[in-house]
Amino acid sequence: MKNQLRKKATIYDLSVLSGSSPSTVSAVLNGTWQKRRIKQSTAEHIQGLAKEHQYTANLQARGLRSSRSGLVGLLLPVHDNRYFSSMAQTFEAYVRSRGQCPVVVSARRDPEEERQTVETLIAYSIDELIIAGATDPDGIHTVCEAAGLKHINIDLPGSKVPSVISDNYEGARMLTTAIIDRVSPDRPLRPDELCLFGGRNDFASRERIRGFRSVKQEFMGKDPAQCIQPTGYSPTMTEKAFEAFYQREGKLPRALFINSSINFEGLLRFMAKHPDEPVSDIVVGCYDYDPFGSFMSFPVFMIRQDVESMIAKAFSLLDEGLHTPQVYLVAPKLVPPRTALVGPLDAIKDIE
Amino acid sequence: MKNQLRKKATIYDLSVLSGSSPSTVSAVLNGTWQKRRIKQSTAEHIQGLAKEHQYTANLQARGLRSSRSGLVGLLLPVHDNRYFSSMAQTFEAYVRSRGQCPVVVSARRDPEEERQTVETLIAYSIDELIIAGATDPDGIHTVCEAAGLKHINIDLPGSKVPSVISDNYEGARMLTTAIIDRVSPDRPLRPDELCLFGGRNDFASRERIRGFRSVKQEFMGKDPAQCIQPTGYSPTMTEKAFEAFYQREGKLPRALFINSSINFEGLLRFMAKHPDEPVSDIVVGCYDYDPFGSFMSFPVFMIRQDVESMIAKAFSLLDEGLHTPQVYLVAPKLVPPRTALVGPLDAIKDIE
DNA sequence: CTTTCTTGCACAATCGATAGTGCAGTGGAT
DNA sequence: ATCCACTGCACTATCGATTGTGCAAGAAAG
Repeated sequence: MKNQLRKKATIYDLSVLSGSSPSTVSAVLNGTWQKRRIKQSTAEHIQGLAKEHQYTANLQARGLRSSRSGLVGLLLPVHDNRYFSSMAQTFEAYVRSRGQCPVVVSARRDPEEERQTVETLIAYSIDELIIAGATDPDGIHTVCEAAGLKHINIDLPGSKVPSVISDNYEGARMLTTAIIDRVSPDRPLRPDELCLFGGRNDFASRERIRGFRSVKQEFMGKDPAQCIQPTGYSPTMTEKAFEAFYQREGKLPRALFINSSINFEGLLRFMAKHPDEPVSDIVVGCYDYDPFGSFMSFPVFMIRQDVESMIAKAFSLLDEGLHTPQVYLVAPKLVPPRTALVGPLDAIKDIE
Repeated sequence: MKNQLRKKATIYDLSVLSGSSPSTVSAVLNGTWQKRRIKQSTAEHIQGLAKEHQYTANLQARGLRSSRSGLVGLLLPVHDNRYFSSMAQTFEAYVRSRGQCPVVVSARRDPEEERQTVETLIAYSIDELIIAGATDPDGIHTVCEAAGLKHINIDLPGSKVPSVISDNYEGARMLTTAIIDRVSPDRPLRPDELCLFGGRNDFASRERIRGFRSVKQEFMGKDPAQCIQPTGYSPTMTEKAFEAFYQREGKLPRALFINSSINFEGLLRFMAKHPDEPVSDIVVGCYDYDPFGSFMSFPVFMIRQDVESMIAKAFSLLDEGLHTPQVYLVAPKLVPPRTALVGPLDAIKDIE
């Protein structure tokens, strides 16, 4: 219990205490001592002192010298959504298991904010970056490349580096099929009674819309364009779209394909504003899985994207150092109504 | 378009280009140039060069020298939960607005992981730390204090530094009252029909249980101890508790106080395993708000903790530099069933 | 025409690590 | 006895910033 308070011990402190040079102390404490032919007894002595004085390396100094920080970044659109928060959770576990430090930040789908955020991360010399659901992946790429930062896209593809995304087309087909299957028994669904809400002009939305339309075409032979209502990824915009539809048609569509759980919140807002409007007979399919969303009073099919596989694939591509802008598809899973999946949340320690 | 690729420009590069010394360049670019009496024209010249060469400071170097990093940490139990993810979102916005960089990490309620995580953050010289929902706030305090790191507790109090928490007692009273009010109209609720599930022996749980019991006592005159089922914060444990209750009693309680939305997921799992078990007549109150959780097929009252105020208060306490371990209560709000609140999610940019 | 400020900047030390290089000492081979 | 290889470590430059201090030139004061 010497200098317990205030200042942290440095290799120079330990150098004085041990009678060795700072470089020896450094080598011992960062594991390169065998390569530097330090005697084992010297190493053990220094390690003992380090423990005693609670030495921990100053990672900024190390990072400055080695121009690597041990930080790995994940850029998200938002935290506050189960899809992205489960991604953060999975990412974090993965990065920690590699002995690095995860940094998760959100940039709210604003291209300028995305770029600035990445510049900040670069200024901290992060080692790698996973770019999830970015509005402008290629703009970010430019910034990363200028700094020599390894990066990869996930969720939404870019055209400059590899991208790992879920198979939105097939996912949308599964989801649309499930919706139709669920509805038909009683009175058959008319094409105009199955509508898609949400999404915008990004790759994922386009693919989902394509899958949706292809299934509609196959099953119903018709696929009216006005059944597609892009609203962006905003609950408010989505609510407005539902409201507009409702004002126009006097009711909601019997069957809904909702482009993401964020858009689903728009439906919630609509329902809150129209508490007397019966919704028990509608069928919803929502891209993205949310455990509570799965237990609405009406049937909700959801698509659970395989976040674990996507993260794992992303890291393996980063490790391989591939630069060809290929797109890797990961199959998502259809989740039937009233399903509570286990997730990263279960990693929580709770013995009790 | 000179050295656009690879190496980033440093103050030394700009020093050569501008003909000024590195220290002058540094002063100009970090804003202290007026204090150092640099001529405005010199400053402008250097700023121009900086822009032209896309200079951004190496924040590790700055941090090393000034032993401050510009990083502010938030330690969470988990990301994948709307309460904590909304906290992350709010925190992030707050930190960014102060020109610092947010670092959000989770430690899964494991005291050892909490401590190690904080040590890592300290090794990066983070400037401040907000400790949310930690299992061992005082253990973390020890680590922080030894490093001279400013920190504060949120959500769960510690005994060494100030804590900002929601008023769990009053929140639980509101919630319990709302549950009872909602049920009574038809056939009155018996004391053993209102049970509390979830939580463990932490401050928040104890306060919530205290509030729950006090209202039960007031309204019903009785408050059997077996109506309290602590399960920890784990969906699986909570599911097991519901299962056990169900096996014992043949049904779920008519009215449920659920200690957190994480525990609520345990109820979902129970329901998924018992799809034929009618749940339409139960009434649930859940501490924590989740928009989808609010729209179940049965009425769900929720408590929305005022994350914005808590974060704001936490930062103001950090800024004041208070060290007295006082506890500050923030009033939460009761959210009636089928309510879709706007939240940090709405900060998302989406003009469309 | 000195002395004294003030202006405007340069110098150099420093933060805490990493890594290339060099050098003394030991032991074996010739 | 000489040469050489090998062991074990110390020296030193370096990463890119910040900051206390010093100093020359010009302005103002005497």
